Formats: sequence, structure tokens, C-alpha cells
Amino acid sequence: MAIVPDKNSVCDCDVIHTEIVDDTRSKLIEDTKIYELADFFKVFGDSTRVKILLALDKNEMCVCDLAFLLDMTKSAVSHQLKVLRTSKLVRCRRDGKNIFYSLADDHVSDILEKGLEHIDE
Amino acid sequence: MAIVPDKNSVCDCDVIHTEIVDDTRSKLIEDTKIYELADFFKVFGDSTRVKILLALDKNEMCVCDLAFLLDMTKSAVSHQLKVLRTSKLVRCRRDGKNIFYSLADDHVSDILEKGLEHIDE
DNA sequence: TTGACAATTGAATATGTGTTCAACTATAAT
DNA sequence: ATTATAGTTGAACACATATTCAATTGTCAA
Repeated sequence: MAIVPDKNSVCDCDVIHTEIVDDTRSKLIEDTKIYELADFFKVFGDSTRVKILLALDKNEMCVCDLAFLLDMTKSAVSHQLKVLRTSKLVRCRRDGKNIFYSLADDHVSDILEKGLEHIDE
Repeated sequence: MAIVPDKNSVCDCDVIHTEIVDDTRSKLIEDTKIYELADFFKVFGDSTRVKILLALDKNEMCVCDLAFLLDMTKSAVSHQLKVLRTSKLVRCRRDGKNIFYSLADDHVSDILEKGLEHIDE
């Protein structure tokens, strides 16, 4: 089985296993969900953010604590915390001048755990 | 409890919750492992690669099939497959002129599944 | 209300990365 | 051997993104 793809398409192939491709396409989730999924993992794909998440998994901490722990400026940490807040991976509460951050839910440490499992092999 | 951090450090804070930070530091995994973990998730943080992985989770496919399915050039797909190969997320076998790709192990679909679970909430 | 500090923000910069393009390798068929 | 096709590769380009810097907000203490 072989087909010649639409000339308008970007794909530059002549022979395709049509049945397999069609079967796969029918089983694939929607594109929007794929983008969401990639964006979700993208947040974990930065060592600063991973370190923040791993740290918050151990203790609730304020921005200063995190900055000191990571040896980074408060600004840099705050920018990354904003990303984590937007992705709903962390939550925060104000106590006086400090704002304490912690993990949003158990799902977050679950994912980190899964990743570590894969690496230890 | 408060300390004044080393002037050589990048951190620009005056007051730190030392005990919490020290406790966290003692419980944190090594930096090299944190980088590995971030790099691992980084691979999942691109929609093209996620789509390839989700597709290969359904069927083994050659580069042409993937290029047609994603409506991309073989070159672009091949570049991403190289990333996935290097990260040991996919494996491949040659059959004549075709090279068929499939997921490296069950861990990969596990991670994707965990991510999808989190999104569906 | 004034000063000090925690935290956030926006713009600028520097670095990283995905796709394109062209050249190349490997396999199969004639 | 020659031709055609599958796949890979490296360099160039365009875009995304993490950190820096300076300015600003919010809270507490004097």
C-alpha cells in the first residue's frame, strides 16, 4: 500500500504505510491536548525550576530562602516561581513580609518521582 | 534565626530561615542528578517530540510515516528522532530502506500517562 | 509618614533550540 | 554500475527563554 501525499503538504515522502498511519492518527489525542502536555513537561525541563520543586517538596519556603539555597537573585527565583504558579505546580501564602511557597499537590512530586525512577536505570 | 550571606554569593537577601534551608539542603539530591532530571523532562517539553512518542506508543513507524503523520519534512523528524534516540526513549531497527522506530520501554508511556492524568483535572 | 526589606515586574540581553536547506550515506532495484 | 528513495547530518536562521538590571509594590517597624 502506498500513496502520493498532497503536493501542498510539507511532507517530502513518496511511499507511506497508509494503514498504519491512518490507524495511528485515529488513536492519537487532539492536538490541543498534545500542546498542553508538552507545555506541562516543559516546566519541568529547567534545572532551576526542578530544584525549586524538589526543595519545596521537602519544606515550605519563602523567596529569600530559595534564593539563598540556589545562590540566585530573588528576581531570578521570582521569575521562575511565576512560571510555576502559572502552571499551578506551586501555591503561596503571605505571612507578613514573606511569601511562603509550597507544592500545589501530590501530583507534582509523583511526576518528579517517576522521572527519577527512569534516570536510575 | 537570621544570617548575613557571604558577600561573594549571588543571593541578595538579608534574612534567611537558616534551619529550614539547611534541612532542605541536606535532603536535596545531588546537583548532577537534578540536571539529568531536568534534561530528561526537557525532551518531553516539545510538542513535535511528544506527538512522535504518542504515535510510536500506538504503532511502530518509519521516518516517512511520521513525517506524513506530522506533516513535516523527513529532516525535521529525523532531527527530533535523534534527540529521542540519544535520550534512549526510542529504539530503531532497519528493514531494507526503511528504519522503523518504536518506544524504548514501558517507562516512556508511563510518564506520558502521568502527564495526561495531571492535565485532565 | 518615613525607612527598610520582601517580592514582583518589564525591558534588555544572552543563550538555547527547532526547523530549514543542501549535501551526504545506505539500501534496493533495474 | 546507475538510479531512486529512505534516512542522516551540519550549518544557518529564526524564535523561545532564562537571567540581569532597574524600577515598583506591599508590608512592617519606628
